[in-house]
Amino acid sequence: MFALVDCNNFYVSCERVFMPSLEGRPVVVLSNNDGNVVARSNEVKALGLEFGAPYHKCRDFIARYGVQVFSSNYALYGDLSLRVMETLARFSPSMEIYSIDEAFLHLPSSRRFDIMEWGSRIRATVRQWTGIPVSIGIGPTKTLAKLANRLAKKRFPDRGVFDISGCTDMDDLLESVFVGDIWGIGHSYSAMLARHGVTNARQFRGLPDHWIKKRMTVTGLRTAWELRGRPCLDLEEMAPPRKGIVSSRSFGRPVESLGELREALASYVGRAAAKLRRQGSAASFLGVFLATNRFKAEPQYSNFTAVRLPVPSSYTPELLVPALACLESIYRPGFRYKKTGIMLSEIVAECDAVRSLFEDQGASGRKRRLSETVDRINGRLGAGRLFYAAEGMGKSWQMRRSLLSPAYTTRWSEIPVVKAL
DNA sequence: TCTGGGGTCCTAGGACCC
DNA sequence: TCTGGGGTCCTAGGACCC
Repeated sequence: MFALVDCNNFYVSCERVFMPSLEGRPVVVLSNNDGNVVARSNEVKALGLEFGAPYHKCRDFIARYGVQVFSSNYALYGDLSLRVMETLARFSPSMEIYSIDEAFLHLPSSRRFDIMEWGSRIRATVRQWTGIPVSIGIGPTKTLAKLANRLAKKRFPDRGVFDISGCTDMDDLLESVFVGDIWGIGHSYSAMLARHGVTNARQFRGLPDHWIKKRMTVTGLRTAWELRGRPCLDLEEMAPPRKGIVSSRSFGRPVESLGELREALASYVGRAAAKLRRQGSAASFLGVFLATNRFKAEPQYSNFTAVRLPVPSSYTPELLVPALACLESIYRPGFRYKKTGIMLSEIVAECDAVRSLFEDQGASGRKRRLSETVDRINGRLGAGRLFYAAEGMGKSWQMRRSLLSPAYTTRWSEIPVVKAL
């Protein structure tokens, strides 16, 4: 049996933890650069505002309904996510952290305990310890647990727990579920299925295997089997190391000069290299891209170039030099750039990385110690405390975050103060 | 003034090998 | 009228997820 625990409107709930006056009021959180609406409270969903709506296109709507708006505050969301996951870990020996706001828990199939009661206890504990409301779906496969979670949110919002394995009228239940709401069936497949008259989960589940495999590959077939109660997806307790790492950001304003692009790229390289080191890997291949704003009616240019590194590396300066060379080779003056970024690939475990025959043993030890020291200091004092001079001091190109809430839990100066009256 | 930032997996088809 | 039978590797593109 699997349980999927999903935080309700996670980013909105995080904002509400330290601002209870937002409870019951319409709230949205924007993507990086205050671009699009990426989280909506139930009140906003009820008003009909779409996920992904560009902020500058829904300002009227927001003003009309008095919606509270926040920039993304990943310091806060990341920390609260950690607290939720630590709490969940107490309820099951095996757990998979699936995303910032979701986790699968494994529960033994021996039904010596009351599943619903177990779910309710998890829900109450997470709420009390972290302030975050969650919903819980339970089922014999991950896909069914996902579905149960949806139903818990939509149909039993007060109880917040739904066990699909206890359902006696599965056919009726699945018939009431839109096929595109099944985990693993996105826009294209649900449109394709609709063309063949398949619009609900019951119809999809009944399709012949060969028909599904031919049109939706083995991934689609696995989804159907999981829906029928045959587990095809295991709990992945250990997150496998990333096979590719991308770091990029849109600029807060158009950037034209190579100097500013170099600074921005240098800071993304620093972040990507730190991610690489955190998972104990080194990259063999490095790519850089550069692009203007495709939404604007002005001269457009975008390009990408990549190089193979002489030896796999996670040492920031060894990535910085080729990255900046790549940037210079694709940079064309006279454009208003919106975004640049770095992609690291062909990632290997550091211990497996092929070394250079001519490597200076002393130097490589110093590089490693320097990286460890920088990472440790930034881990304690906050990301970006120590950085390479190539990143520049001004960073006037940084993304807009005009509606940012405080880092309530991760910055001393912003920790809320409780005053006795 | 103004539209995010990450990831994964699968398949078809071409190039090439014996 | 007729044109073998296996393989591997790589890439581009398409699908999905949060």
